[in-house]
Amino acid sequence: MHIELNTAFPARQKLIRPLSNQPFRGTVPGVKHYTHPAMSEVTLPAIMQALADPCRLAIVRDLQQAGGRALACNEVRLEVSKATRSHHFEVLRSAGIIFTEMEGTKCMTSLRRRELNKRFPGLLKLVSAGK
Amino acid sequence: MHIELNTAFPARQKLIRPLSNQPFRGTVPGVKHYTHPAMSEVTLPAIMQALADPCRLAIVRDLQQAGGRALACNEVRLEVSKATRSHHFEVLRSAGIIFTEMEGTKCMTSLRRRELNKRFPGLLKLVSAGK
DNA sequence: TTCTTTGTTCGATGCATATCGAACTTAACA
DNA sequence: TGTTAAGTTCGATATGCATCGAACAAAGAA
Repeated sequence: MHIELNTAFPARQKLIRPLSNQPFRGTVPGVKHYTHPAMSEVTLPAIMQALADPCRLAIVRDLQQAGGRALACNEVRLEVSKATRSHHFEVLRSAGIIFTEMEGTKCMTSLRRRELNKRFPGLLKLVSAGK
Repeated sequence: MHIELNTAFPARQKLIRPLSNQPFRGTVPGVKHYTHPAMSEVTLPAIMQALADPCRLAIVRDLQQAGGRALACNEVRLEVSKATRSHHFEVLRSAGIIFTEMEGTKCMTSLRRRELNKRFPGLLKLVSAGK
């Protein structure tokens, strides 16, 4: 018996796709404006994958507890290095879960709560309730 | 400045942990009884990770559409090899999402719907609705 | 102006995991 | 008694990704 392989089936997508090819080094706060996907482009598998990590789940929960107030990356209690922390925020951002904006040297991030509730009703509730 | 590294923080867990060390080769249908985690041990990150794959999401959706009826692995429309298919079912099983039982040479699987709805309310709805 | 704070990016490392073909086993069927 | 159907396991391969230290950049404070 012969099995036809994956053609029509949706392929796994890379979690983080580079948004620009500019050979940047270091931050450009105040200059760099973060890129956020349109919520219509956000897929459930990408959301799931972004939330499959305990660190990132913790970030989202902290943001939920902040109740709409934007937090600096720093304010989130996370016991990993700066680089790793930055990575996790980037993942959440490119998955469409958080919104980030520079303010001075800080980057303030908040949940895209309203949009998420519209596109994936029950998702945020699941996150906050899930033990 | 010095950063304290990950001690108290919940570590990433391996997705599939071997359930036995027996050097088996091949299936033992009718003899092998699949091992399923207690729902109380199931964690949200593990669930999320299991559902982060398009194949597995498709499996869960097919099971949802079957409306409680158990399906043979074969009956799920999946364009991957037997081995890969088996792998994905194992991931879903060890994540606590599906229940599998041998019947002759077939393994019949169903969603652990009631338990899931109790422990993670809204999860299955999210899966079926999410585009 | 110099130092500190904040966060990104790079390159490296090591582990996780998606995928396959092949070998295998049992149950059911011819 | 073969033969087929169904599904698992192994070993290999390639890729994904979490993690870190170091180098970097800009804004703000000293």
